[in-house]
Amino acid sequence: MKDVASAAGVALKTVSRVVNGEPGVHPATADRVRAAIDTLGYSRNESARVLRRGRTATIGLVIEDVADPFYSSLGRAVEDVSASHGCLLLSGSSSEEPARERELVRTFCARRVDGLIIVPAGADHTYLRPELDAGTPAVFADRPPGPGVDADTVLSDNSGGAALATRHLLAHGHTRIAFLGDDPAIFTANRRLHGYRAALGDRYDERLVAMRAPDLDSVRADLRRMLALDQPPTAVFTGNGRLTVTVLRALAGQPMALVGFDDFELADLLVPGVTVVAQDPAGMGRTAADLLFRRMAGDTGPSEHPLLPVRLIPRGSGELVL
Amino acid sequence: MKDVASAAGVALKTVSRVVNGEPGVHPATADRVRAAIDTLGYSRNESARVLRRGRTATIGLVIEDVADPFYSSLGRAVEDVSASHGCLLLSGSSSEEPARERELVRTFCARRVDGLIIVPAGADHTYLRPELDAGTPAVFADRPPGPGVDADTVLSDNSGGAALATRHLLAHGHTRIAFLGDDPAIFTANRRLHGYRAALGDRYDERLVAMRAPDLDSVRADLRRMLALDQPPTAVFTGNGRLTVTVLRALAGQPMALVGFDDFELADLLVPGVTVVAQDPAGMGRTAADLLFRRMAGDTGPSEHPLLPVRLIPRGSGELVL
DNA sequence: ATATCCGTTGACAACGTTGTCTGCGCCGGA
DNA sequence: TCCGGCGCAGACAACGTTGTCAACGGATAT
Repeated sequence: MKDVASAAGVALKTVSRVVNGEPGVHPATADRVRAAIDTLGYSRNESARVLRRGRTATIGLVIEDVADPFYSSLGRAVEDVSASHGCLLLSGSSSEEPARERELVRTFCARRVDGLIIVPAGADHTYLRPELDAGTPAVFADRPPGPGVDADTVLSDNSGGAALATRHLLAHGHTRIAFLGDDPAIFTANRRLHGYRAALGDRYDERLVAMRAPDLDSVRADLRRMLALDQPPTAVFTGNGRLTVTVLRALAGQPMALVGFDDFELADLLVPGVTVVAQDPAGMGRTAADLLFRRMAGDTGPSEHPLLPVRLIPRGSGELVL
Repeated sequence: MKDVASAAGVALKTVSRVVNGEPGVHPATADRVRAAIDTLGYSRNESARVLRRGRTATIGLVIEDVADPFYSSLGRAVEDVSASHGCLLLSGSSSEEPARERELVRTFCARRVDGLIIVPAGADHTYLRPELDAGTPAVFADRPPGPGVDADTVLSDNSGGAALATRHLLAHGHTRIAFLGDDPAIFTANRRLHGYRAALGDRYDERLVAMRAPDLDSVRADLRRMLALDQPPTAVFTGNGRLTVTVLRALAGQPMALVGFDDFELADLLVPGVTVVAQDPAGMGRTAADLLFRRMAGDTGPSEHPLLPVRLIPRGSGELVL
């Protein structure tokens, strides 16, 4: 910038004015400055600008895995909203590890992001208190923050969706409906179990429930165990997209009524098509980002907790009667 | 930091030393400083640090779409390598628009990223020249930079993979093999066409080739047109994962030998399983990131152009004989 | 006793911007 | 003529760090 200024024969401040499109610069002078900028290949040093102005025009996104289709759709929506506000996105994968989540958030905060969108892996977010108090807004998505932290939270209707799936299977004559969910420590897995259980009422049988991280071998073992019961399940409800796919592999073509939580690419091309309860990951990302930018613009109203609807997409697998 | 210093009764520099774990501070003093840091909730301002030191510990990643499975796997691999070097990742989607790609790169450079990994959308990268000259290393992935720019480039063996797929179909008795590829302006689409054509030799028939952005209606129309020929195709080779899925939908169960470029989730669960030429997106991301970090560490050797192997995964659809 | 060295600490400038304030020349109105 | 105002431009400080260099007291060597 100093070089540009001396090349154009003006003061630093004038270059700054031109670069920022501020008024009060004679057009001829501005042209001279722009010419100097072009020849020198100058580009503003954003770090210095941030230091001086205090805003980074960057938001931080912590998700479970940027390569997971659900979270990457969410991330893309956040990116689009962010771009429309002229902000960049720092993103990181927590890999479902609380320590990594915390580390990412800490790093983002040290870089003074203007806001955070977090899909929490851990259950304790009191470490965020200083940042929140310092005025960095945070929005939680997919899962709520741990106790003691009051922040905007965007959730899907997990419990309602699970009940919907379960009732769908009940309506097709199934009464022995297994539930294969993720680790119950995960909020969404827990809520979905809750919805499943509520829909089943006294038909609930804990022997038909298995909750653990999706893993082909253990899912296979769980299914085998359930199928060996006196009254084996005739239908399965899977608690997330990864589990749905794992169960499909474990079944290896063996016919079984199935409804999965989460839609996935190609669910319609399988035979039979896989009936799912679809969330809207892009909608979740958009909602969270819109909320965050409202907060960043100064909205200090009470924290909001929108609940996103889910919808059942019947494709055949849930309508099987065996 | 000033507050911490006065709270601990030391000078700024001493706080800095403690924060950075520099030697030459009396343990007792360090403890006093750390106590002050805790009570005040101080965290280092990374922008100021960057300004002073000149390194941001951030790399920029420009891909086509963070929500695309291929690119998000690549992104995840880049993130992992990056994290192991203590770097954060700024990422953005170009949406296949050269202007957006350029805008993202420009913004990343203004923020003084330490390095760039780019999946180019445009064909002209001379705009990068100033940054490259200024010492910001860039690695291109999946597609090479435009002419006049010499940079490290990590590519898959597109041509070889396409030939592999085509020969696989030839080996199963097909001679009328259609190719549905993406817009020929895209490097990979072009190379794959090249491999297909080379493998076919004089059996090449341009009426069996259609290259355009994947879109269900136009793919359907292309297929219909080809199937109406005197000698219709008995097999299809699709030029990327998106096209494979689109063709599967367009075929709507109609039997057709098929090999697709790019592996995809559930390819093995479809009936018949979809034979593919698989790239290794994570390997591509890792390779590109490793190369970038070597450059960032000062390696100034001639630019490298590793070619990643692809492999054919037979699953049934390519072995159909009709 | 003097010189030297080491461990510890601090003063200061610099990184590249931008906000504030001041200065200059010119015009129009009193 | 004088003054206020306006359009344009520049000087300067500040943002929060870190690298450089100097200073201090005490111990050791000469």
